[in-house]
Amino acid sequence: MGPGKADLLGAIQQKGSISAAALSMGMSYKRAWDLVNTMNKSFKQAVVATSVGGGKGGGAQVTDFGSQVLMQYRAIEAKTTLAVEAEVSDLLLMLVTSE
Amino acid sequence: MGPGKADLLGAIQQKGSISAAALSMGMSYKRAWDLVNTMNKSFKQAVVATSVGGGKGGGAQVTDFGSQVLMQYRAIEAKTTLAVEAEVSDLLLMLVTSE
DNA sequence: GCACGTTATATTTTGATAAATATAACGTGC
DNA sequence: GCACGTTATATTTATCAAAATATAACGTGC
Repeated sequence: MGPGKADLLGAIQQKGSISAAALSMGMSYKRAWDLVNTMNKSFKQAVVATSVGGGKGGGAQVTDFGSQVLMQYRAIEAKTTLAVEAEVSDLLLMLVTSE
Repeated sequence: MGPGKADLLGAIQQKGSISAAALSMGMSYKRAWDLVNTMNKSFKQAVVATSVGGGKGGGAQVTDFGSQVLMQYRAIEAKTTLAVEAEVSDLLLMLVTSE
């Protein structure tokens, strides 16, 4: 689980489909689907529920469990950023400025 | 900068040469040298100083600046681990147990 | 039953990264 | 001046990840 998968989950929440989420992120549908598939297999419960066919062709929703995963990830992200803000900026100052 | 480069810096501190450090980490000399080269170019000052030839054939030392970089990295690592210990373990519990 | 938009899957192509191999250059000690 | 162990660099090969392309399957609405 990294920023990419987390952002994808967020986009699926917004868009209601894997393909629309992928498009909005400039990512191929295949790649997005692979990431979703990996997550669904990696976690104990599915993080995204999909449906095929129907009036709108189908769609995808982030499950309640998936929302919990995403919130937990965001919480970790926020807490780490906050915890080492000063140290990271010190380290960045040691890098050449063009990066 | 990630765990790989940090560990390599530590190994160079211990061994006094890139080749010995690489060997001890099961890494090719070329790969280790490339990583060192990348770091030396990425940071404002060299993190590893090398010498060619001589009685022992040459060697490599982590500079004072490199030691500071490594310490800063380790400090960030330790602080983040500590800060989100509980949250991360909650997230890991959501993964399938085989991973 | 046909069209539509989506999920699902397979196959091929490309690109980037790592590994493997080879060789040059260096400087001290003998 | 030759041997040694190391740094430094180039070249080829292999491996893996990503992208691109194609196609099947699905279910509702018309």
